[in-house]
Amino acid sequence: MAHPELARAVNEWFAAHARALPWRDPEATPWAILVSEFMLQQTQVDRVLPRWAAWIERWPAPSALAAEEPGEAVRAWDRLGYPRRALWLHRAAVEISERHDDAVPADVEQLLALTGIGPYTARAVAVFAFGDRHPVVDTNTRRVIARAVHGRAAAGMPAAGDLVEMEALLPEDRGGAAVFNAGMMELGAVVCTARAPRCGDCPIADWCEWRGAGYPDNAPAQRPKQAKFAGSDRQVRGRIMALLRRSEVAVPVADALAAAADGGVRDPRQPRRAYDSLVADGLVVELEGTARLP
DNA sequence: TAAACGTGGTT
DNA sequence: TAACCAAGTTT
Repeated sequence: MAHPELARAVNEWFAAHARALPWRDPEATPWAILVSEFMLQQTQVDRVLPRWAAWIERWPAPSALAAEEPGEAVRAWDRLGYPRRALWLHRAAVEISERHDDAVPADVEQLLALTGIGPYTARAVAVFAFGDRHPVVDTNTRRVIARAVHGRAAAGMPAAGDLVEMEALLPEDRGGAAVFNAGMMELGAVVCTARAPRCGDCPIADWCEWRGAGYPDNAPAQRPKQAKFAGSDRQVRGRIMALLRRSEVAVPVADALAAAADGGVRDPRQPRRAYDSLVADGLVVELEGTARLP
């Protein structure tokens, strides 16, 4: 391990300062942890908390969710965004109940085989739900490593090497490794933030290369800028989904297209394009001139 | 491999 | 206020 002092400092800080998030409760089941990881993909903790609690209350096991229509998952997803995740989580629940006897698998390869689970989520579940020793790398971890280890203001594009780097920093023991994974994420989320890092509260400030170098403005070539949301197909899709979530019955397709245009569009073909893409994604089902959740 | 994918909080 | 950013995955 490259920096034993660094790992010890992160773990001590985490033990003292970690937020008491419900999915970190020792009583949290692997399924509850898996659900939290799905919801937290690209979505902030504060917005997830109430949806997660309601979800676990209603569907305490994968089989409970699998027994419902996928549309119920989309409805319960509410406005968390990226509603395909709700569909994928439902599909994963079906797969777990059918292939794994309703028990979330602990093996990374088996987790990766589930719908909607990629390199981050598979390892997060294996580590946080089962205590196994793997590197867990998310956007927070990548930023902390970029700054503290490489002296860069920001992380570059995600790369396979990120896992190797984190592995090299991981404590040998499973427990210490799990805490370190969580601690690095927490550090990036609440202290080593993207915009205004709170270095005065940072447990590894003394080892931070970026701080040591005087905070150079040396961020690597950045990811392409996020497209403007206003006027986007994403926004138009969102309008259709909002209508269908609140409708207990199927709505005329014409109404869905009208809702898509409500508020203005940049391109007159947008409502149709957005609607068709939702059907293609399986988020909308059309039957006899009406549209509804799947 | 790059583009597509929601929604809301923060600066 | 507009731009940035967020516990990523899929095709």
